[in-house]
Amino acid sequence: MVARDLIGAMFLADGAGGVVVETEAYASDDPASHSYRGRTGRNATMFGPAGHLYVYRSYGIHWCANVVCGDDGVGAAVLLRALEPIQGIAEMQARRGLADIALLCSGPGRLCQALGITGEHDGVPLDRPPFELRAAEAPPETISGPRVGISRASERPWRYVLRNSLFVSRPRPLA
DNA sequence: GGCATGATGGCCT
DNA sequence: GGCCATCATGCCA
Repeated sequence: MVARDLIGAMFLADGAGGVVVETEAYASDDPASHSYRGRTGRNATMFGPAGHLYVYRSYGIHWCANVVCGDDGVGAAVLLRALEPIQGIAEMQARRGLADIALLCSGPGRLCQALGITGEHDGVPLDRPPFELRAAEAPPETISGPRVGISRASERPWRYVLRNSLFVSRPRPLA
């Protein structure tokens, strides 16, 4: 599953970013997925080719970034929930107005703010500038568990985190 | 055309 | 721990 493969990958936006430590999968037949009720204006990107970025606004305030992983017309994506800051940390701290590294990218909205990702990045490919996505060199130790932050079908164990990472969005996400 | 809701985060008590 | 900001989307009338 792509959600697990993304754990440990290096994700950079314009030179700022780090290692993916938390993801959550959303399938097309998933009641919690934006693609569940079919293709609409907002989620059109989810139905596009894999390897692109799907960005949407949450609660009118925050941005959330997904990696499209289904093929054309499928409507599947993986939400990037947290990164471990590695590169461009000063830039991310400035954008977040926050010094604490552990909180820089520990959540979907925070991650987008730190990397400067907004709705204008919706639909852009991740394999060329300003973005860079590099798979993990060695399979990291991951844990899966129930998803969080949603009101439907949250019991599907499609949330993945890097074991013992201090940079995930919840203190004790999983055992 | 109008209303309810959300894959969140920050600041309050 | 609880409440609130703030708006695009989606569904209903």
